[in-house]
Amino acid sequence: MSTATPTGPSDFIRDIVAADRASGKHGGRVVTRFPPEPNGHLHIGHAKSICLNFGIALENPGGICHLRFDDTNPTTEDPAYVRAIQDDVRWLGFDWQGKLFYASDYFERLYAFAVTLIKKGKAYVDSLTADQMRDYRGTLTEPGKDSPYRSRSVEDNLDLFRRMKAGEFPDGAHVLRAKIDMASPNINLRDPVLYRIRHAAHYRTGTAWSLYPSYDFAHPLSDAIEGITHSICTLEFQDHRPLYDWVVAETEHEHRPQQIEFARLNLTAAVMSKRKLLELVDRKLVAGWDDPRLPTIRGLRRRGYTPEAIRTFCEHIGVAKRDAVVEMQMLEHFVREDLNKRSPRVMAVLKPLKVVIDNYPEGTVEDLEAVNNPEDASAGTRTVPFSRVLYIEQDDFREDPPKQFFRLAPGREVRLRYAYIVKCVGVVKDPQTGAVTELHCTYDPETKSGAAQEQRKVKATIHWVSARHAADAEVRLYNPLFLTDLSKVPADHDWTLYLNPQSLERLTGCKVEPGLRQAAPGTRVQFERQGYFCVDPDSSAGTPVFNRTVSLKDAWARIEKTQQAR
RNA sequence: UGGGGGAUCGUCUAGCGGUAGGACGCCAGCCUUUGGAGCUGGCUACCUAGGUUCGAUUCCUAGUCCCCCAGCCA
Repeated sequence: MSTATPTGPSDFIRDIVAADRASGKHGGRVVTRFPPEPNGHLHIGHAKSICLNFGIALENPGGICHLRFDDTNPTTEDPAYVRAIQDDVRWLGFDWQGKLFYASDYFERLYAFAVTLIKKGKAYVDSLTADQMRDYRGTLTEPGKDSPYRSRSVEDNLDLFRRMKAGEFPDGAHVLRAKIDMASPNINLRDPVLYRIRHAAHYRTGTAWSLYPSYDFAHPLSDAIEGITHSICTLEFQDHRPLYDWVVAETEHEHRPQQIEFARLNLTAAVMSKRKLLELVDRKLVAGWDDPRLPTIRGLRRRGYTPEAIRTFCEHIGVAKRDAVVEMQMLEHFVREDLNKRSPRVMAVLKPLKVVIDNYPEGTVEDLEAVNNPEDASAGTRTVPFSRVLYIEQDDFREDPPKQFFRLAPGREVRLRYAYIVKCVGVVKDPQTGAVTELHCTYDPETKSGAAQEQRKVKATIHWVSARHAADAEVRLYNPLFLTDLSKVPADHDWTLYLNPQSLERLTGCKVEPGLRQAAPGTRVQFERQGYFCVDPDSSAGTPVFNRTVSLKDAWARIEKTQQAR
């Protein structure tokens, strides 16, 4: 008897956690944290971190992951982001089990730790201007030099720091610095700023404080206070680790969290920079943070992505330390995989072409049985009305069909899904433009779908909608937001110039099965042969709006492409 | 030219001294009342040069290339 050993995700961080648990480090506890700053919305890159931190907590008995808002910069943060972030984390399927924290809750204790450092002679008030401080810091290759204020007495430092807190000085007049080593080859150790004066109202603490701790001070201490065992962050903080450890050690915390860094997620054809995302939204270059073209959690959600698909994706991209750019196809693959299993199929015509079945009796309507999901028998069946006048997809007809085009053409036959085999017997064109405006077909009554005697094979089956019964709909197709990989755009170029004017294609006058007329926002369906779609909140009574989450794989498109390449 | 990281199929990622595995992608075929899904087969990789070793992607040495750091952002 072989019991299947459930092999969850594995990576170097989980290896470290497992080893620590085995050795009894941290008393065998596993406490992680996801520490967003509430100055923007979460995106797919954060999802990677969320899946990692909450995932590790879930995988280890007694493990827990805290949600902590790293809110130490009052000028950029907003409570609306706090709410949205919680909502997004929950939507992704994770639970912080009541362990919701704010760095701002620790301001009082952080201040006390700073005083301790001053008393130990490990921190001092500096009164250099920002420019001067930069000069004193040295360069990458040259050591910095001590600030003239570095040798202030403990008493003076204590007094000045107290008065900074009391709001006696304007912004920028003084800062509190760690006294480490101005000649350190690691620039982060050249007396980093611990506190800066900011006469700004904080969204949670109001005007109680006129000085705020920096990340380098607040973060390690927040971790230590909360008993975090594994503080997982991205690569750019590697250089800060010695400082992180210094802060925890010098404030004499018995508990020492361990910082571990991994490579952040990069995705082809996706803007992941918080700054750029904000700018796109602020300048109204997109519809908002939940614009379906954005890789934000809210954008993906509105687009129709499922949390399961995002989590599966995060599991499959792995966790490592090398810089990497994951192809968007990978994300798309996992949504398709998930949606294929769960989406009800439905017929929808995006670009309608009228078809009259000449030999079908006028006024007759047949209710045909259609399978809701061939991947899931329990999804059952539904009924779709068939009548003499239909709409089919313009792309499913070619007057002059190229090689390997199996769909409708003059004299050719196709099956109408769940209905009959029809033959194209006439083409009506606009006398002015020559465009095909209507098709005439005949149907073979012997070929009704599912009929026992029905054996005939045709090369293609196409979808359709009965003209009389169809509901009108708007369909939004999405293409890459940018024409080029933004990482290749020079910093001095206006990156917004590379926006793809075709990133959103709005199709109106689309025809969908009548059953979709009142579909609720958030409803996900597969439009047969086309893709997965999700009902948008913009839908109005009677006319739903659909977002294309992702197209189905299109073998014909590929054939056509290689044909054209020849 | 300082410090910190990193280099394995086209793209992610495993491998921890016994000669490279998985996923995405791509190609071919089967199947199919979605040119979907599914199934089968195939494709391509250890940055370079030395060394240690019976044997190196794994260890050593020397290079090369890439990323991050000079915010009172995080």
